[in-house]
Amino acid sequence: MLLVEGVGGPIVETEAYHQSEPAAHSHRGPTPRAKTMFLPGGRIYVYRIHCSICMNVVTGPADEGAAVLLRALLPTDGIPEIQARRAPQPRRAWTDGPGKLCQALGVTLADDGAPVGERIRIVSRGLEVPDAAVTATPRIGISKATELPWRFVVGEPQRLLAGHSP
DNA sequence: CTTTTGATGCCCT
DNA sequence: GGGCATCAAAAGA
Repeated sequence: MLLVEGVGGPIVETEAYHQSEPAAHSHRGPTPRAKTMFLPGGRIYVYRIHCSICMNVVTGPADEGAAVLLRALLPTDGIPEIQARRAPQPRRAWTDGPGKLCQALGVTLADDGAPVGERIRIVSRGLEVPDAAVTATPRIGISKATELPWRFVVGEPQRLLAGHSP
């Protein structure tokens, strides 16, 4: 699960990006915007798109230009903070998109390049997601390399939480 | 419920 | 000046 100052929950939707394919910001090399993607894995890459913010986790060795976009999670921790930041949207729309997720967790451009493990943490709380529960589909919102099935969605995530206590 | 459309900030050409 | 790894409100079914 993803936690920012204790606010967040289990990640249920991601997309992978890599320098070798044209949909990635790193495809054109370490530009000012995408330079964070070329750091060693374990850093956060944050960028602005339209009027929103999106966050990635950089993966692989330095200069690989690979990252995983965090698109959605289940809001389980820090509900009051999330509600305050996402009001007046309905609960199901609090963290079901990459921009919404960042707003709900209080992620800003100041977090670009930050290491995972400090303000932003990714931890296991004993909830294992079986491979069979994850579906791979084409990525959405892009116009290039749409044939790659690099979007990963946890199906029926509420079922996975049943019987699991925080 | 689904589809459409306008707002919006900034990197990149 | 174009083009988005988007969002939310409005309109249609």
